Amino acid sequence: MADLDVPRRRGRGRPRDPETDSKITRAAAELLLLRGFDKTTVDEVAARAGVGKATVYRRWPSKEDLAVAAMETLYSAEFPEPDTGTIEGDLAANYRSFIAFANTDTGLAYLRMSITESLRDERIAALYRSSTERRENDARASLRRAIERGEVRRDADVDTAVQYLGGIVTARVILGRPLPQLEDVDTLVQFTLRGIRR
Amino acid sequence: MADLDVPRRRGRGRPRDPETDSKITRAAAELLLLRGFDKTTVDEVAARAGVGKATVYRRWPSKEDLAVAAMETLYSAEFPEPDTGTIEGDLAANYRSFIAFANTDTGLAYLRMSITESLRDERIAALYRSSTERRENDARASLRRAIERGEVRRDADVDTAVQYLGGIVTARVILGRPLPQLEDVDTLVQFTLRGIRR
DNA sequence: ACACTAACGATACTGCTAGTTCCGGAACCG
DNA sequence: CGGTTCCGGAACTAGCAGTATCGTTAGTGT
Repeated sequence: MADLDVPRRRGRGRPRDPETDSKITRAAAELLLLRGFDKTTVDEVAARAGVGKATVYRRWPSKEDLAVAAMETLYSAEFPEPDTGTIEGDLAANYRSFIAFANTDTGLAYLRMSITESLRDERIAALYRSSTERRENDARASLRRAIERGEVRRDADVDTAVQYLGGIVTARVILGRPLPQLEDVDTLVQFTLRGIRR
Repeated sequence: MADLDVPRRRGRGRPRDPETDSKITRAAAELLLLRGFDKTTVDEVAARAGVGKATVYRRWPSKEDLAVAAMETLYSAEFPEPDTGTIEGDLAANYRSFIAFANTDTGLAYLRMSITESLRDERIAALYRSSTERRENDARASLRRAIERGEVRRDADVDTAVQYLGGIVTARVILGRPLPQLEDVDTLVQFTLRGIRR
């Protein structure tokens, strides 16, 4: 989203410091996760990044564009697609990486921030949706493989099963309840599977 | 929360218009549900209520106090505690009234607003928590009766079962996905029960 | 070398939004 | 009536997004 206005004639004048972009997005992300969009000011972001405000606005046309760019850098957390051979193993591996993420300071702040701002800004909502869908797609793929193997009933509602596991985390983040821990993963997965096993 | 500063000597001076309080909280609630806290201005609330801004601030010391008072008036939605004799019946009745609520314009807006602002304001979080807990307590009571009757395993994780059903709605509100409908209730309840039946 | 150009940090400035307070007048009590 | 509180509208104010300017700096191209 940055560099929309690439200069016509490259190579003339002082080049942009290649590290400045990431210094700014990192500072923005930290403040956004800490305080949310409305309570984060561009002045603060610039100060924390150690740059002038003009340097920020040379890269992104508005605070909102900056916020989206900053969230994009966080959003890239990778979840491996597991294929352990059993549906318990796959689902547990998938869920375990999510639970581990949600139990870090950054992960929890990311979820809180995304949930709050999703209802305010459509682009942030799209980012959150797509990070959620990526994770869910892996789980769905595992479930479909399990159906082929005969572990899971053919008429199982795959979408619902997947959303159960994610929904419980979402709901607890909002309510400020303690999140599921790694040692709870197997129990929750078993619980969910019981509904759709053959 | 209003009238913290009740005048020492009542009956002196011009009395407050008894309808003004509710006119203001109603206007505030409408705008809060429509736009959320940050995008709602006290000017708008006063204009919509047909009063001056000073009249608002005579009653609540800050915009945040007003918002809490406005949410309190909405929070009183009642859900009947069902006791149909079977666990399917109880859970379905409980969930059905929640799904019906979530599928109204006001209900959906209430959930969206509560979810967003819960992470911003602890008092609104407390309101949302207590409306959620009231509903969950009913479901938990049903499940405990079912355990006594022998319909449900004694070691069933009652809390988790209850949170599954609520969590799926929460997650879908945030992601902007279509909510479960009344005709989906039985399926979802059956799905959940399969995990904990004897 | 040297002129040219764009980026840089700092700072001041502008325009606007929105929370909060002030004011002159009106309503009500005793 | 006199004192008190309420009322709506207007004024005040702080904060902040976004822009402009300045002296400086790090490159490019000849």
